Amino acid sequence: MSKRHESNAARKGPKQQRSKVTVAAILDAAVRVLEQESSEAATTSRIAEVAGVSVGTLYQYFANREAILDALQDREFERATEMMNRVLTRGAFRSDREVARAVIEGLLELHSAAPSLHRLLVIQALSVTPAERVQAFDLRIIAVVRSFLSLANLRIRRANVDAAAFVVYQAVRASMLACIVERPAGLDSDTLVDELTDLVLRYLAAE
Amino acid sequence: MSKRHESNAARKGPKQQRSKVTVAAILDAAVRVLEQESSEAATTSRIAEVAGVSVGTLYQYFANREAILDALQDREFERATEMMNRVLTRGAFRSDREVARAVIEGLLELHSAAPSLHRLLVIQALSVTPAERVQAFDLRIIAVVRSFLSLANLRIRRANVDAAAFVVYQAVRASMLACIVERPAGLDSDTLVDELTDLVLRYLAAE
Amino acid sequence: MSKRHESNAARKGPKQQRSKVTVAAILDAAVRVLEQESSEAATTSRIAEVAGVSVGTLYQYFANREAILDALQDREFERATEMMNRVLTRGAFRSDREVARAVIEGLLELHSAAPSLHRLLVIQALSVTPAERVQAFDLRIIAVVRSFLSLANLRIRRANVDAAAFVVYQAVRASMLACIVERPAGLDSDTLVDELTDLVLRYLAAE
Amino acid sequence: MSKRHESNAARKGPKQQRSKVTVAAILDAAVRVLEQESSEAATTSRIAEVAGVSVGTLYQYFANREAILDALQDREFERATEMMNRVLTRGAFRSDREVARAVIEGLLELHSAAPSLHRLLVIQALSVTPAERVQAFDLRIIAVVRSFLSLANLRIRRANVDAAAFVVYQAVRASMLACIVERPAGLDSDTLVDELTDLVLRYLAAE
DNA sequence: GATGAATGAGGATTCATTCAT
DNA sequence: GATGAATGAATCCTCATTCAT
Repeated sequence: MSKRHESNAARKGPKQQRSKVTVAAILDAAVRVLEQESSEAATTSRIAEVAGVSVGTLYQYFANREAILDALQDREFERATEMMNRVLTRGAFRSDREVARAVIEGLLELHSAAPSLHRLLVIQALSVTPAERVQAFDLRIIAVVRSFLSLANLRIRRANVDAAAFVVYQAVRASMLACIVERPAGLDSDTLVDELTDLVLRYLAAE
Repeated sequence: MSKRHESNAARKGPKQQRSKVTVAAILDAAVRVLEQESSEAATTSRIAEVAGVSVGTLYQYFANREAILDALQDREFERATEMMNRVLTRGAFRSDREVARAVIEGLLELHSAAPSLHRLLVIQALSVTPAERVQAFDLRIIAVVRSFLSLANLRIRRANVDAAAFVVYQAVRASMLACIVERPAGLDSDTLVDELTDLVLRYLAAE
Repeated sequence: MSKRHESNAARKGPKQQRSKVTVAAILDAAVRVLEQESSEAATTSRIAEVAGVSVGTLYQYFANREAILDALQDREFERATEMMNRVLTRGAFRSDREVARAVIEGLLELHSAAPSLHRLLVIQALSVTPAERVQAFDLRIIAVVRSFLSLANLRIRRANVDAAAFVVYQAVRASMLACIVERPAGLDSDTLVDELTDLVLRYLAAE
Repeated sequence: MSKRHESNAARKGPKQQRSKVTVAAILDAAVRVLEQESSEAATTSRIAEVAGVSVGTLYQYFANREAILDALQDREFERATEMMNRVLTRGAFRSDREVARAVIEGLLELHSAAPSLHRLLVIQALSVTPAERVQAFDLRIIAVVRSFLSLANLRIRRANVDAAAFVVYQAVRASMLACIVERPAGLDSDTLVDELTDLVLRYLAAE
């Protein structure tokens, strides 16, 4: 038992300032390795190396390899949330469709900026035994989608909003990732945004 | 993984009866290990053991570990296709909604029968560098969805049918898998089927 | 371990009061971790943490990890000596057997109070390349046993008292530790004390 | 769970003949490394190297590092038993003292032949959480000592033979090991044998 | 004197794949 | 065709120790 870490997010979290910088450096390094090298290259040693710290330091901030991915997931999640708030804030007088489109474009940008990372995050979520983290993540997702829906003033036609939020999230995420990773012929970014916008609106909104 | 040999599907064309039996035994063993033990337990040795053959024999029929997963993907694909044909055949006088629902129920059954397998297949698809196999797979998917759409006599309202087929496929697959694997509170199978049916019809069909 | 620095006991001669307090705090912390957590938990960091000081401070008082164990060995040794003196002081008119029994009971108590510590001390003694410390320790042991023997007024029947002292020490220590650690069926503390008392007297004393 | 091996003795134990040779080669290599290099040098890699096999092969025969030590413990145990039987067989008309002395000499030889090994075996026994293996080992020890006592025709004066056997075992083992490892001044092998013989006889036998 | 973040060598273990029998 | 023993590269993680602040 004492040998297996529980991957409960970050470790000790040394003092403060320095800490944040180092953590960010490690996370950035992880993304850089992932995107510029490969998924298999992303060993703890390589990440530490690219981050300019020793493995030991890496492990001072992250209980294990998985914890790094968890932190990245959180970070991406926050970025997505911020983006959505930004869009909604500026979206005062726009139509539902415009708002939805803007959000989907934002998400696609986030994914496009780090396709390998997002690919790995999906794999990670599928690999881990749920209940723990994944369930909590789902709840957060649903909360965000709900809040988006209400803020966006969309007249939802769904009875079970939670279920709808979950399905929409899965649908959008999977499509984007598959599109970016597989680059299927005839499905460029614009088309994808169009299709997803339409899918979301038709599925969620009362006409 | 990417360093290993190229995954050119199965090695030998199963010419004799024996071959087919062995190949099936290996595939079945893989699924059994996956579902009854775990993802990590599914080593080539363990699969061979459960299949009742030696590792050497396993490698006589599959170029590498990946090829086993590829074969399983194919098999599941065929099962899905058969299921759809079955549904369509019997669906002569039913409404669009009934047909769509039946297909989605069928897919959900296929997934539920082997959740870990399907989880792994998704991971596998995401792990492999595309172009190779995945692209081809996408084309097949699109072809099937197209044929389904036409056979089902759905009045498609989509301009870009290929794009729509791709998106629908991703949406349905991801939602199902996430639902089965994560079992999010308040999203039972029935609800999922309802939601997905609605999503598919609203997205694809002219009203 | 043998690559690290030489274990020249404590680094600084505790000149001030503060020093002694800190040293004691560290030693106590080490024992507490050992007994309440585990042998593997007894890292320098953890010991410092439990002692309420930083690792750096710990290394101000102990040249290295080993030095902590050495100090603990010394402390236990002194406690044993004190105990023996106490027993002998009060033992004026008692029989050889009563005195021997009292000493053995005392030793067993010392061991029972911190089994994991004593276990580790034995391991430590076996791990270290002798000559250094162990030899000196043996001499002290022999001296103590000799002084005990003479003070106890036991009529020794041994020609080679040093050899006998050494053997008796090893025999008693090993039996106690094994008994406490392994708790072999049918060997409770009382039985052990009986047996060891008998062993010591029969081996050492003229009848 | 599936990641931590249970160290239940050896692993699969491939076929037969070859297997035994390889296992022996590994055990011999372990002893050689231990005696000619050092305790820390005895890594699984180094042992495999010296044995002339790959680490992988080593792990095909031993579940983990500990299992190698367990096997060595067993082997030494058997050697000791064989030695005792040999002595007893030839000891028909000799006195108790002669028989006891011969056994102790035999044990000392066994220890002297591989001091570092025996040192490590003691450490190992102390490091492992008992109950499991150690307890079983104790029972075997007691059984052997008992059988020795009865075969040797010693007139035991002990009431609790099991306790006595345990204590004698610990006393002899510890003294020998300490003597060999620490080489305390004035305690050569002959003296040790004399002392231990006397200790055993006086403690165990009626006069 | 105290602090504690950083270091990094080092070890156990796994598992896809091969090839001699 | 089948077998399965052998291979060994590769990865995660620990922890005693240092030294700049």
